[in-house]
Amino acid sequence: MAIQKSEEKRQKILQAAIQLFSENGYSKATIKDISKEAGVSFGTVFTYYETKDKLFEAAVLEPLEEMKQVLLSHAEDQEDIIDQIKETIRMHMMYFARQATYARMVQYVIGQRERFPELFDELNAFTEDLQDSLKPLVEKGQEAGVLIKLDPKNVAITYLAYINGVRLTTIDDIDQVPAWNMFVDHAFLLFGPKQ
Amino acid sequence: MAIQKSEEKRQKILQAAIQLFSENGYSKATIKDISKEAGVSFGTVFTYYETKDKLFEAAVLEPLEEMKQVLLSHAEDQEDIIDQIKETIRMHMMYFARQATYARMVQYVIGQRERFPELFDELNAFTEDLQDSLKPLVEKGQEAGVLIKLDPKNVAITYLAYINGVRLTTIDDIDQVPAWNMFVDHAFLLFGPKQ
Amino acid sequence: MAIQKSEEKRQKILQAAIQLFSENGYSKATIKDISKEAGVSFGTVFTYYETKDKLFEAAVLEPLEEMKQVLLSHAEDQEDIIDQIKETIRMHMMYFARQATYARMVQYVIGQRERFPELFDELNAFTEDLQDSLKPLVEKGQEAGVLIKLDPKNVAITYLAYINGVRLTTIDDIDQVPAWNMFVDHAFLLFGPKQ
Amino acid sequence: MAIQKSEEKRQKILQAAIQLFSENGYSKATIKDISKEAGVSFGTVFTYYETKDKLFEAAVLEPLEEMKQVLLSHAEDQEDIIDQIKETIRMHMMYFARQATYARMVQYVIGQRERFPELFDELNAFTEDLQDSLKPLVEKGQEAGVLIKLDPKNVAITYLAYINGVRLTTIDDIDQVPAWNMFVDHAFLLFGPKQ
DNA sequence: AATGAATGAGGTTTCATTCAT
DNA sequence: CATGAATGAAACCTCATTCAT
Repeated sequence: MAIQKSEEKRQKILQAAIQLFSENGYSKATIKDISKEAGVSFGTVFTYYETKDKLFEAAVLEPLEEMKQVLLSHAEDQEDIIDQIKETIRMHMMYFARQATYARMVQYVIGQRERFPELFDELNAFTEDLQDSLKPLVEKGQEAGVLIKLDPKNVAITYLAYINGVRLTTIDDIDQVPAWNMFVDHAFLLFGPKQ
Repeated sequence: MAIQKSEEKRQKILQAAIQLFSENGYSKATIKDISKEAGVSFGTVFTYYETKDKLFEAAVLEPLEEMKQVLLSHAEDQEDIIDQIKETIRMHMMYFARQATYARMVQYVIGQRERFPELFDELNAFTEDLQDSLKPLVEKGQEAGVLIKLDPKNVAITYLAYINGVRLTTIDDIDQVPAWNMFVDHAFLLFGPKQ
Repeated sequence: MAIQKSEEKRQKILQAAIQLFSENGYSKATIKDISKEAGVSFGTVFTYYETKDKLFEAAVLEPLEEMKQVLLSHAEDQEDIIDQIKETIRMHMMYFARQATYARMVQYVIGQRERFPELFDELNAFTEDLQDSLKPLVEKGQEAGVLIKLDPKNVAITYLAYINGVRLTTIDDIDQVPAWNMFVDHAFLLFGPKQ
Repeated sequence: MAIQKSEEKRQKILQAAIQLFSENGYSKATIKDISKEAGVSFGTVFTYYETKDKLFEAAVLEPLEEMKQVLLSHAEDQEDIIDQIKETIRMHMMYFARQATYARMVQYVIGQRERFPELFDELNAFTEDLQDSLKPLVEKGQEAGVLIKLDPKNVAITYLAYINGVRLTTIDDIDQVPAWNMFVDHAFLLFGPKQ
């Protein structure tokens, strides 16, 4: 089983790493545990990732691209701006529900910004992109008169905080759709709907 | 006097522990670092806390009492229910701003619930108390006709998630009062004010 | 057995290190072996020497001072210059015989100069001092007409090479005095005695 | 043809091994480094040498045959015994200058005789052959009355030590012929020329 | 024959804990 | 009480060796 590093094996290791890093933190998650979880031998981890540090970095940054694609896009096929915002929120929420483990990794890094400054900066840069991407939605809603006047930037900031808080405080259960619906509805309040 | 002196030293160690545990996590924060930060010798830490585990536990649980007192109380001297809710939010926010370091400890434990199950349970029990404590405020507002009808439990849950999210995603700067005001105003949206 | 690092223990570790480094080389000599040889626990080695590198450095440099004192001094209480040179050679030889183990460390470093450049430079600087220290002896002998005319620097260089070669190629046996006498007599030939 | 090709590759690996073993010692010289230096792949080294041990052994023993041929022969075409001895010394010296890297391997093994006992014995046996081969030259010189009376065995021993010492302490520069001439002239002193 | 991915033994180093002073 | 030297378990990482391709 030589000749060529397998992308499949690399992925298994990465997923095991995300799992254990997010559950136990950087130090408690040992390479040995990760290798066992990934179903490979101890040394094989080092065939794919030079050091534990590099593996952690990859566990934070590699899934970030997909996260960006999901979170920076908004629902387009809605006529009503309110529906569009709600649908966008729903997409975000669903991503967090499905990628619960990765979301915890992100929060772990955000929570220890002094320890992982480069990674934190990378994640932080993304939150600013996210704020920018939400701004036009908010403005459109305000222009349409269905949202009260609030600074769009502040709406974005608090909405983002809310999503993170939900992820942090909620016990994972992707199948509890009603709960997710509730979180979507309440998130919408942060956009300042007139009622 | 001897006891007084000792209690002072115990507090220094505890504060240093909270500081370093929250910045670096459990494993990266070494007893040696904590002792240095506390200005005591290495062995002295063990005079006050039997093991590292016990010290961590203390760092999580000892400040919890004060947190409970602040967060479970609501402003009483307001006639208007809206003012009362807003003032309560403000009190919560201020506590989080001032006890930023401890708040991060709490989030660290919540983020790694598999690793610290007993501590997590303790913190989680508190969140349910908090939900219960908020409920009457929400109901009062809804009865007064100034809040739209929402399940008071859900309001509490999402409000709590919001507070945690703010704490997690916001760079510490206790003196930036305007920012805190903004967070208070937006938090109020989650209560469903009619507008 | 705390309170204060013991100089005695430090010496035991250092001697064990010199022993094993010189017999097995840097990599094969493990800290575990060294600690066993020194009669201390594994971790104790690190109480006295931060890293294996530092221990190796100490094993090379700490005994160097004594070596300098012996090798840079020459016999003073001889009237005859020939006797003085011979006595000096004898002193050198005896030092090498007694400090056989350390001498092998020195040769190990000299033999791997690319690997230990700083240590090599330190040792090399010493050989130049040694050349300088021998020069007056040679000149005195030549002026007295008992030595043939040779460049004193070359005499020193070749003499030093000879001593190292003897150390390298000879099986240790400090008690075989006759052998050492022979090596002294032949070393004297390198000074170019008239006969 | 296939065999020819293979032998060439085998030689490249062996030369790379001698180079790296002599610069870095056994443990620090990794198979990977050697393979890179030899311009072959990692696994190919094992095609030609079963284990690292065997490769090291080969690096010590294979060039020994050539060394024997050069060092055990003496210049024959000289009428004068003094010229014959000097020419022999010169031949030895030139071999050491040219095969500097291999000479360091030999010294590495000699310096760690406890670690490589079989190899050491092999090299040591050779030094005894060398002593035997020098004996008649010395005797001839003594009989001719141009060398003082010294035990020929001791002359051989010290001469050999000298050569090794020169090799050990001298920075390589094969082109500095004057230096080599100097070393040859001084080596001759060890044979006890009358002057 | 040549390659390099897979493996795990063994190395250095860190660090919580013990305990003599 | 306070201290820090002593200890060894357990972490990360390297690297010789095996073997499928």
